[in-house]
Amino acid sequence: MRIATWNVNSAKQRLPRLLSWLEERDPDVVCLQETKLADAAFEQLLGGELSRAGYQVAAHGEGRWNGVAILSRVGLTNVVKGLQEAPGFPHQEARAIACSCGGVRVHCVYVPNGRTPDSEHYRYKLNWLAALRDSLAAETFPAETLAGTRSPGDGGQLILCGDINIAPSDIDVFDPAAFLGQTHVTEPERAALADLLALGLHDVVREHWPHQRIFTYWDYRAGMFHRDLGMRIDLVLASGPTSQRVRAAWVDRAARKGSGPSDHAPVIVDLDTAPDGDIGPTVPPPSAP
DNA sequence: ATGCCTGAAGGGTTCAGA
Repeated sequence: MRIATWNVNSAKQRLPRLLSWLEERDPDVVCLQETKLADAAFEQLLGGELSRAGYQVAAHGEGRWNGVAILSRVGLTNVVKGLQEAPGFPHQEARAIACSCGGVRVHCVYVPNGRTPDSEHYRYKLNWLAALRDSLAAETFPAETLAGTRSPGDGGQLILCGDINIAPSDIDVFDPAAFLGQTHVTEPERAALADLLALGLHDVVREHWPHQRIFTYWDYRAGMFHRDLGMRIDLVLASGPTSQRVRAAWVDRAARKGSGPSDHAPVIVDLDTAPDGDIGPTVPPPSAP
């Protein structure tokens, strides 16, 4: 099963590139962020094309900013929009959606940016990350699971994808000195990410490429992509059982090239067949004649 | 320069992004 995450920076503007990319990379599940579309507009603008491409869609958006969605052609059930007890700025924003796809519980998130460390938005970011941790702990990582005595609904298969807006370590930014005192690299943000990982999640791209220079975002300005001056802030975090199935994990830099790209590149992860062989959607048994 | 591009809303400019 191939799962990908991509901050598209407007699904409307990116639609032609998204469709050709789906055809080229052939993912089974896609997590999208910054769709910038309300749900009705998402369905109207993308629904037909995505359906023709074989994807079911769950979208959680708003008109102007934010917005997340999950596309799947291996089943899409038990959709949950938003987070339990999520803080707002001041109102709750469309930054999280979850569903079950092909035997994996998939969480798609767009973490608040934080703007500057002394801002109210930064405190909002940290509070939102705490709510994400608590929501995951409550919904999919019950205590029995952490103790290893019981599996959650999807057999312990869980993946958290999205624009996390935190560079996990200094090797995830092009120049650590240039980021001193800025968001995305501060100790409290990295501690919040560590709290997420402490649930038992694995940063699968970094685990597969421990020392590589890997970025997922490059500013549009000043030729940053051309000079490969970026950051790795789009992550795929997998539970232990899911991380053991990872056979490939990479950033699709080609999707950042050419005309009219998003400023983020997709992250693509390939999962091998689950130990019990259950990799597809549940298919109802044939009805008796 | 200290927002250099890009997108959205809505109005001839502003805000947001990281």
